[in-house]
Amino acid sequence: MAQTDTVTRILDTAEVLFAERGFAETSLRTITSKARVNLAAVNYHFGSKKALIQAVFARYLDPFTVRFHHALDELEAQHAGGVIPLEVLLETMARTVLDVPAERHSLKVFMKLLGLAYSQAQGHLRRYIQEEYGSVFSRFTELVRLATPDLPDSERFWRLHFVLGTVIFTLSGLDALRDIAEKDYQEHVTVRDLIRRLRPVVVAAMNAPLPPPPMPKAEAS
Amino acid sequence: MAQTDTVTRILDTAEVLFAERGFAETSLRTITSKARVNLAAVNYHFGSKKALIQAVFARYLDPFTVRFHHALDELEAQHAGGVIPLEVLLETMARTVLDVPAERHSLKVFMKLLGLAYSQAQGHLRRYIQEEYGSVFSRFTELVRLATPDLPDSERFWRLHFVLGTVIFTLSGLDALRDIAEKDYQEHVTVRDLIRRLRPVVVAAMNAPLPPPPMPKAEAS
DNA sequence: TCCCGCTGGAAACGAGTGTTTAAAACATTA
DNA sequence: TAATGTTTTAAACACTCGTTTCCAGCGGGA
Repeated sequence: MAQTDTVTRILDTAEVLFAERGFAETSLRTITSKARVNLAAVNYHFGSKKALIQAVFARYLDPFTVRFHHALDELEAQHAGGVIPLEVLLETMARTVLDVPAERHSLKVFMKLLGLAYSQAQGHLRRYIQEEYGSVFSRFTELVRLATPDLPDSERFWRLHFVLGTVIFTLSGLDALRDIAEKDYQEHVTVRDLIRRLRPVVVAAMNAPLPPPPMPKAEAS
Repeated sequence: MAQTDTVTRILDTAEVLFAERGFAETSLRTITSKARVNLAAVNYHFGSKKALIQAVFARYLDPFTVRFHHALDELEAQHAGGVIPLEVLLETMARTVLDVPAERHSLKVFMKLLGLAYSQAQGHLRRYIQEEYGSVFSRFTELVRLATPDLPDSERFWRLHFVLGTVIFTLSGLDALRDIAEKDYQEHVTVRDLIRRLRPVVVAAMNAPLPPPPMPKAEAS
């Protein structure tokens, strides 16, 4: 009990501080003092700051991957043999992303962390996520491939990252944007509200007409 | 000549290091040693590290804003009195963004910096950019408003940030994505190539059907 | 009772940070 | 040439950082 308490208190404190300020800008002393835990506890329980960062992600991504795999299992069973429509796939992913952090505090923290993982250099984090959780994403993209047979492979690859960028960028920068939106339009925006607005945009983006073929340079390449 | 040389050498070195590793992860000693300049030169010429970061941005954003204002002036003159089509507005913005860093090294650095500015906490940077360059963006959004009269104001606000997220996210993470894309699809992707793919997606996203009205909660709010 | 493997706590370590200082070198003008 | 203002230099300052060390307290097994 005592051990668990210290570990989770570190994780709880670290994840919100990381989300607010970034990894390099958050010192272990800030974390441990705000968590009312000894400074050495981080290195004792996690080994290093890098390992702590990865543990913070694992606490979100591990439940996410098992839930997402289960959800895809059900989907494949329902549409046995046939293709799963794109809207259903996107909807399932959105629901899973929403469900995981709902148990804990906030989706906001999770999204901000994802945004940081992509933008902060932090090479080790990117590698860790890629190696540890790349398989779920591969399974998902394969299902998307079946759902959009008319899209060239490379085009689908890029469009998936386009919409990934939209979602992560918007949801991770939500606080700042919400301030502007509330001031200008007097409406309070929730995360679920944003997802509602995101849905038709994402679908339209995936189904957009193909771009014109690249114009070859006049000179030699 | 000597002063200019030192200042620009610092800026040239700093911008690529910042883009590669982030702001907090790049020390002044790394910058000055790689630029073969004395450590104190940064504080002498710029005053502080924060000021250096802002100067790096100003060197891109200052030319961008004057070019963009000029481009919008021409557009308004051509469509005197009438509305400028959305595609033309987006096209003009894309062209301006492409033109500015073309003179120097790379659009890649500029995009990566923009991505960092949004994701890294670095509150001072966000404020600086907002206060210094917010007016061009306001002018642009007003023109977009005229071009999309059927879109509710708040919906247009969010969609603009959706596509902003797509562009910045994709172009700032280009290197990592390009590695995957080249391995999987054996095609080398240039920035101009990405913009070509981005165009129809962005247009489709802006023109997507409106989302269903928010479902009021069953219970009281 | 002694011993043992864990966990918590205070202090220190060494490295690295941004910034400042004061003197030297340079360039410019009188 | 001499004096002036500007730029460069090396050294130090005052921290903060992640990590390590060493010891006190705790539990249960022999």
